Amino acid sequence: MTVRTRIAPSPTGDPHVGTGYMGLVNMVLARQHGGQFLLRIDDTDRTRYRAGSEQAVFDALRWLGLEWDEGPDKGGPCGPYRQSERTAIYLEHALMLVKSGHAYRCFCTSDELAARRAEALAEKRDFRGYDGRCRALDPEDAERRAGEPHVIRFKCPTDEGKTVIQDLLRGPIETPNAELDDKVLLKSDGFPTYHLASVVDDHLFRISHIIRAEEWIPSGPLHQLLFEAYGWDVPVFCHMPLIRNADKSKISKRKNPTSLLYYRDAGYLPQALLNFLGLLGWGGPKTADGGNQEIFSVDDMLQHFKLETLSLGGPVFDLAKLRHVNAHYLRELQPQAFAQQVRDYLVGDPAYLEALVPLVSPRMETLGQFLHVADFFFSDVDHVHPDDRKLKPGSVKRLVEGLVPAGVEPEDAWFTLSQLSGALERLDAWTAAELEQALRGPGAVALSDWKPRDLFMALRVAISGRKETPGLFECLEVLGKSRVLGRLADAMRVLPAPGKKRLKKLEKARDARIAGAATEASDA
RNA sequence: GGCCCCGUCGUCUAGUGGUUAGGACACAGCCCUUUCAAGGCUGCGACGCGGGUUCGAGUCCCGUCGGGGUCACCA
Repeated sequence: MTVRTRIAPSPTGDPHVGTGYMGLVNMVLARQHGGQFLLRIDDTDRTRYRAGSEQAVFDALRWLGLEWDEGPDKGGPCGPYRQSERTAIYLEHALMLVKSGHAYRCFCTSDELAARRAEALAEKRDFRGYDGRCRALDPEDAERRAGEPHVIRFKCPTDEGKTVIQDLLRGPIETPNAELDDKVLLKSDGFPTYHLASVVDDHLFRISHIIRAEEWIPSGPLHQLLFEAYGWDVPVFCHMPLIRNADKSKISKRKNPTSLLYYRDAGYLPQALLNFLGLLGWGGPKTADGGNQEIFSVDDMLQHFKLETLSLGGPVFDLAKLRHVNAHYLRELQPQAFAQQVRDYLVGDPAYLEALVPLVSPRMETLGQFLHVADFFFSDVDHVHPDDRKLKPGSVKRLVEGLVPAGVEPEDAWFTLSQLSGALERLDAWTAAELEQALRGPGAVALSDWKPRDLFMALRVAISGRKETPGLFECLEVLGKSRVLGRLADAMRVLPAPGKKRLKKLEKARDARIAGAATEASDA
């Protein structure tokens, strides 16, 4: 059997470090066995689709050096590799299951379902997932109504038994069938859900090992059942531990930079990031003194990596360690290569340099002043007050001026910055005019109850570390989304996050502001 | 809450019945040094808890506690 693995990112946002992690492991396993590593784009949710996101995935993976053998941009024998281009295949396969009695048409609407769930909740009845109502429909009636809007659901076993999947790392994982419910396979818009599309594609692409994150374990039984309903061989399942924040929760952009592009733009070397990712769950080749060789290349991994020996505890994404690994690779570079890296990093993108000229040139009298005016376009920002930067890690430090407005609690500033970050994250448009419109517009009311000048100063300081900069919105545009979001996250890390209670209160106040803005709008 | 996954220093990990429980990051001290880094040396620091099994348990079993994930016409 040829080993064929895949990653299947969704183009819904920035390429994620988790995608890089899964990509590394999947690629290494495929290469170790002389097999193929494929890239599939899971874009079946057109409501969350983000233009440009797919290209960003390509860029990020290629930057890391994770090259795929088959994929949307390079084709292959099993194409197309973009799920939105395969809808006819999914429809056909969904119908196959209806015909064989493994699936059925369901005419319940989302609203009806929500109402029934609420009703069940009120009566303290158990109603999770779907109650199976449309199972009772006469198949012939259902066929006659096929023109009406409906979904196709999978018929899960209802007996007292268990469905068990074999996990490469965890052994058998049993789930009582009572826990299963009839999941949607084909949505009313004609697109498949992840479950249908991925099972069908994994089969059609002859994927031998499904290596994916632990969060997929609960849908393992459904996928297993689907493979079986089709009479297909079930691939090897392997659920990798989830990368965690410092507090052990699933890694999130609120608490960590999660975009691969952030690491590229922040000046990390791809081989360093790959090395660091390889450390998670594995640790590197064993050394004679009983330790691990922690600095290793992908070639080293190809030689020594053993998927079966992975450590299952969710590893914390430790930026300090990443920095250490990166520092190692940086120092290893020959002066010429190092200089080239610096050149690429600073001026490798002429468009970036040229874009900031209009912002800085009016503020300069000699070229020697360039870095005084433009430093933050090229350099990380430290949000701690300069006098306190040498203080011990645990000690309370003063922050750079302007990040927290006078009279505002640091926890509340954290919250405002998080709102700001969320709002910017959701923006597709990123020109100065659009940014200004978004941040001054009615939607911005929800961000905080601060005076605009305080809000904009906090944002300015967060992205630049200074109180005086070229125009804020122009700076945001030129810096670009990933740098801005990264710096906002950096700023939030030096601020204390509010506790649960405080957070609830802040959210309530925000919701009140939103509601207030809405009524004001309707009055006018 | 139901179901499921996981549990060695603060963090990443080594360890598969007998080890002074090893290495790395971080942290502290010392050395080197005009400064700051880097580098070298030293130190701090862990088997969540309780029962078994065994001559012997971090390693096996049970329980418990803790953490996490998941419960959508999102992936």
